[in-house]
Amino acid sequence: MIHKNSDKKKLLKNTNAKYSIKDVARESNVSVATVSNVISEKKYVSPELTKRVNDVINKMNYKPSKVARSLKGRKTYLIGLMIPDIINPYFAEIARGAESIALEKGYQVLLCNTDGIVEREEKILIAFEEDRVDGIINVAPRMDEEKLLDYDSVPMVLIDRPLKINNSRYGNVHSDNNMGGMQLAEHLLEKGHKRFACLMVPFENIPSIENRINGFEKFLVENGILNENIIKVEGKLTYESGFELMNEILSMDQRPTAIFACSDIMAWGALEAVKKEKLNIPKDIAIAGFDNIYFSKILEPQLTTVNQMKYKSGVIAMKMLLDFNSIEQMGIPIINNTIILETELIVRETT
Amino acid sequence: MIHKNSDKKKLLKNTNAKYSIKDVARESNVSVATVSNVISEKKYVSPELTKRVNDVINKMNYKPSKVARSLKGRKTYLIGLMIPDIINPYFAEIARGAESIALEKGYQVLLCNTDGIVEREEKILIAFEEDRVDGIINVAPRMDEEKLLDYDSVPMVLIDRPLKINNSRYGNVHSDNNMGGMQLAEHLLEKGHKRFACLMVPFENIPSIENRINGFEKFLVENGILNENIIKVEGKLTYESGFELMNEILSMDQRPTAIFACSDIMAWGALEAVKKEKLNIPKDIAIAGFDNIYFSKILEPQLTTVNQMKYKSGVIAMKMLLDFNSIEQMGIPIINNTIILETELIVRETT
DNA sequence: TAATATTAGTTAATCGATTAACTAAACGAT
DNA sequence: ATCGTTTAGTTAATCGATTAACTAATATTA
Repeated sequence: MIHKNSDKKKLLKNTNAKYSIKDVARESNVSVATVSNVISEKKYVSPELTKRVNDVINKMNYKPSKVARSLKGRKTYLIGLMIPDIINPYFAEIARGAESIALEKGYQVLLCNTDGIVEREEKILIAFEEDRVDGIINVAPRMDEEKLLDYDSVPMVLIDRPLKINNSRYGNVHSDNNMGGMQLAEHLLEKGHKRFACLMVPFENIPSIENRINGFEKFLVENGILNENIIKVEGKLTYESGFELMNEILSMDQRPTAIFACSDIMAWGALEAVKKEKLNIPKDIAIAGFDNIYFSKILEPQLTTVNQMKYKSGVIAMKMLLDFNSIEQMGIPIINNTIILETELIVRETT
Repeated sequence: MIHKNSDKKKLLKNTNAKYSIKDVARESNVSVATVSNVISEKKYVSPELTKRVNDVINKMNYKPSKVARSLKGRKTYLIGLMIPDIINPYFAEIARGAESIALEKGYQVLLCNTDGIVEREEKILIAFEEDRVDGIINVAPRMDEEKLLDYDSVPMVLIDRPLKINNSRYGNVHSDNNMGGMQLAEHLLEKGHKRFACLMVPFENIPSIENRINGFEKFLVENGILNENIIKVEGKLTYESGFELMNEILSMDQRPTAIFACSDIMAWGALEAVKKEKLNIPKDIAIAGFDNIYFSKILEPQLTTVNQMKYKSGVIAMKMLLDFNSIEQMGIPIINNTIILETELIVRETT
């Protein structure tokens, strides 16, 4: 079982030499400029030379260095994608939407997970600057708005971070969270509920969640629900936290009958807590989530939730960076570099 | 709603000029070598000059170009990660495991999704060569083994792709799929089942799945189950396919009572099909999956499955590339650059 | 004091492409 | 035959770092 050192070297070292354009030029008896022209096809090179050069390229298995190209061309064809956690399917869908456009346009994606840790976000943004990425897609950053606005040396599009002070320096893509909250409130009112609870998180730099809660609450209040009948409990955006917060609520005297968990994953934790108590869903307690992640239609009972266009927001963000004009052709209203995507109420079994 | 052209320019252009080491040198009246030495701290520079240079760096917001560094240093600190689909939580966990080590060692990850399309895999590997990535982690590639072995100019670690012809040129990390299949077979036999079905996919270049099915089948046969009582149906590794294949099975005359779906996601589709028929799980039909992805403990009824160490396999693969020796310290047996991770049977409610 | 060693910085080559500027040959017009 | 164009290629500068080789000033030693 002992690892042999020779194996290590074999594994970690390139087995094939990497050739440069000079090697190809020498081997085919032309100048480097000619090799470059053969590859780029920007200038005419006679068929004989073209063939000779291409043969050498194939024989040597020469691959032009993107590093050198980037240096000379001052363009890396790299987009930095900063995201809280790719395991969360909500973010994963955004990432794939973004990547699909990158692929189409010949760009590659540098992926960094932040876990919502501000110090890591700062390091990543600096690293992206050093990488000379051509653009950054910054998903739900948690750093202060003021600090965020400092990193303006690279084109950046924010997803899920509506700014307090609208600033068109960055692109902005997010759902109409306020509307989503209202849609849910309306639905639960129609179902006859009178007492509500929000499973939420501290708003600290998460305006997307702040807005959905505000929309929810405002709609209820405007429709005659007293504030004392809208309980709010704070935890984290996790399954476990949803479970705990729900237990807290279940132990209350005047128990609410309708629960708005501000993410699907939290909602599942809440569902689990309710099931443990052998209560009926939705008769005893109705639960709704937010996001409509892929698994919310699989879970039993299927979760009522508010859909966010996840994949599409990734697509739009990447298009803002790489192909701004095509966004107009999608027929999406865009003001001040900001795009607000519609939410949709998805009524299923839990309400 | 009309997008103004000026906005576009503002969004897509860097607002700040990017400075080079020459600019810093000029501005602080020293040579570029001195600036480089101040930054790298490899050579002594007097405190006065150090301060002068650092002040200029901060004032200019100078960030050294990693592109230029990579060119000169012939090292990019980039690892290419090729993965079928990051939305699949199974792969997402692998990716995070890999990224955690990359972060620790000062590397970044280039993410590419293949959707299991061979042509895309080939393009990505070529792109990675041009990128001059320092290593590649290749998760469950679908290209032919022979072709795969051609891309040997960059250190590569395969995850979930046990090779037919063992080749220590690449690192190899995968679960003991055969054992996982056997564990599940043993469990289902103990539960008294006599007729079985496998929801699977064509084995074409997916040896990880081939092995788990083989282990499952072999154990059953060795314990007296006739081959005619092990039905196999083929589809895709999706929820929808699991649903359809299960419907097929439900309509059979001599219906099997125990189902092995070769991934958790397929198993959920199967569960849904069984629920639709108002059959009892696990009394009428038992279902088991494979992978133990995060959501399999959330789904109701909770899925019996075989755990794979997803995060850890990402960690190990990245360590093989960046810090081979540390793997020994983890106490993991490694033969021929191959690491086989143990599986674990997770018995829950569906069996 | 003269010879030598050390220190603290600079100069210039280099990594591997792209491309403007140049050259030599072939061609055409007068 | 002479001059101007066009064509097809080459030469050399450049991108922005790193670093070996060098230099000038200072310190050490005999």
